[in-house]
Amino acid sequence: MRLKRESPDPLYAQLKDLLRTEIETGHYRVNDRLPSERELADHYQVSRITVRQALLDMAREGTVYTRVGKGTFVAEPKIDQPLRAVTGFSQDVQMRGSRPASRVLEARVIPAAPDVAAALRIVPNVEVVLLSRLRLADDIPLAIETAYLPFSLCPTLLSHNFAVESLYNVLQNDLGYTLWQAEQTIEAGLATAHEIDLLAMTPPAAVLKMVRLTFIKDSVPIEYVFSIYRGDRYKFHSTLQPSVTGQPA
Amino acid sequence: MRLKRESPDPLYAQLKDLLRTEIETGHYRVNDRLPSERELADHYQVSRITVRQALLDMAREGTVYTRVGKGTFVAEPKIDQPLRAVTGFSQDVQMRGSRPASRVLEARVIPAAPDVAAALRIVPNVEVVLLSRLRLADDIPLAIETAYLPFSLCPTLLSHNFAVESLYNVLQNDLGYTLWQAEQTIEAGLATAHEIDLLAMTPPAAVLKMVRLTFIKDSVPIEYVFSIYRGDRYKFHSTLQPSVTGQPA
DNA sequence: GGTCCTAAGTGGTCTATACCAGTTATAACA
DNA sequence: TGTTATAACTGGTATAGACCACTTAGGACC
Repeated sequence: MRLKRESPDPLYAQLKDLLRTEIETGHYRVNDRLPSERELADHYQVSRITVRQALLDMAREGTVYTRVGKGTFVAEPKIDQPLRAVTGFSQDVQMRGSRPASRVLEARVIPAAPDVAAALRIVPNVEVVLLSRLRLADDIPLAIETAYLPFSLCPTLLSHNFAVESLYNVLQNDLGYTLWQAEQTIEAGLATAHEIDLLAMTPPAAVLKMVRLTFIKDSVPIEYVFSIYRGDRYKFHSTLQPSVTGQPA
Repeated sequence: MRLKRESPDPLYAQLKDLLRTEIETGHYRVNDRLPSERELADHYQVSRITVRQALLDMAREGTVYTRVGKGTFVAEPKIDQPLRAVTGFSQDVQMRGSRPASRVLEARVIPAAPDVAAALRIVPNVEVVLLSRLRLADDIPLAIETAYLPFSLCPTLLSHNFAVESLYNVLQNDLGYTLWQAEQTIEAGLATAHEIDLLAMTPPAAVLKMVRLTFIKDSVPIEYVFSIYRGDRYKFHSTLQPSVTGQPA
């Protein structure tokens, strides 16, 4: 297995993919020690800095952990993507071993309300795409998601069937956008009667309310989404790092 | 202003502190462009890699953002520490511009229940320190925090007054522990009658429930804490990165 | 067999340098 | 004056090498 020097992907990224695949396919198991940086550099004919960059990224992602004088080890798998990476609902649910499904509640072009316009940095009443879905895991309602996207950035969006397609996939693969970053808040609240009905809950019921603003390159907002998750069936996981990166808190 | 070569702190960490201070004291404002990497390397008499490491860390922390061909810019301040860094309650509240306070509900040594023992990786019924506090912001109850810590790791802990002292400060500064990492889950739930009473809420009421396991070096768990936050007064903020670090998602 | 010391190995930090793709300013030309 | 090409600048990637502190294995000595 070699790294492709002519590939547009940086060598360190290729090495990450390689090592990640080896871990995922069971060649290394949790707490197994990986070859040393110098061994990997030798084996893949790259410099040690290139190996370090790959391993540092993987350590930051939680895939491996490093110990001075001992080596680099495979970390326990962690399911914390909802709080660290721009991922969609389907990916989250699959990662938890469930089968995702969706039902479109509403999909149309509307004039942007002032709060939506402000978030998306457009003029009020400019057209936005409204996409509202009920999200299910193993056929059980889990979340309601209401997304607003600037019509000018994705005029063909509603030609897709979002009962079966992933919004993020379409934005990235069909429309060629690169999702760059997102801002997100999470809070708790009581479910409205409408939400209780849709999510098949018993009142009174608590829900996690999430608001996310997703950006493409150059900090252009492309999606403003409100999500309501059942409090009894959904929780967020995260790994916290030291307060000062590179040094323990 | 120079970097101290004899300091035990790495040069890149010192440079981060320096630049962060300059940003915080208003020398640079949001969206101001920082000097180029080559200029900073010249000015501080370090190699460019050292500058890059400082800036990369700061970009990852959200303090700055970089644009190929244009430079490095000061980012909008973000309050997302609760989800990315091991920080305590007081720090969070202060960061939001409020005055934190605490009231100790319970502080004693007890035998560890099985779930607590399992989390802290100790034998059931071994002694743990129980520290339960009502947390307030601007004199308004905001959260209930119940922490369990292995007695063997901090036998003198309860000699401190946690109505005024920060647990994390004591662990780090008095007992010399380095908080390394934490695992955390967040979910929504309905408040119990006891919680409603303590937090002065009106039933029915939704709360954010957080469970955190904090580690010191070598993945040794030192704190297992259950927190209940008022849903109407507390929300978590986070910045999400691309799914694949170093490349947009 | 136990203890201590040294050498070899580990990750972490740093210098010096080079090349690439993207951006911007400047110079040349119509 | 407007357009185009080029040079200088930007961050991103990579090589080669060196030194540091920590860890571990092996050898010498008791």
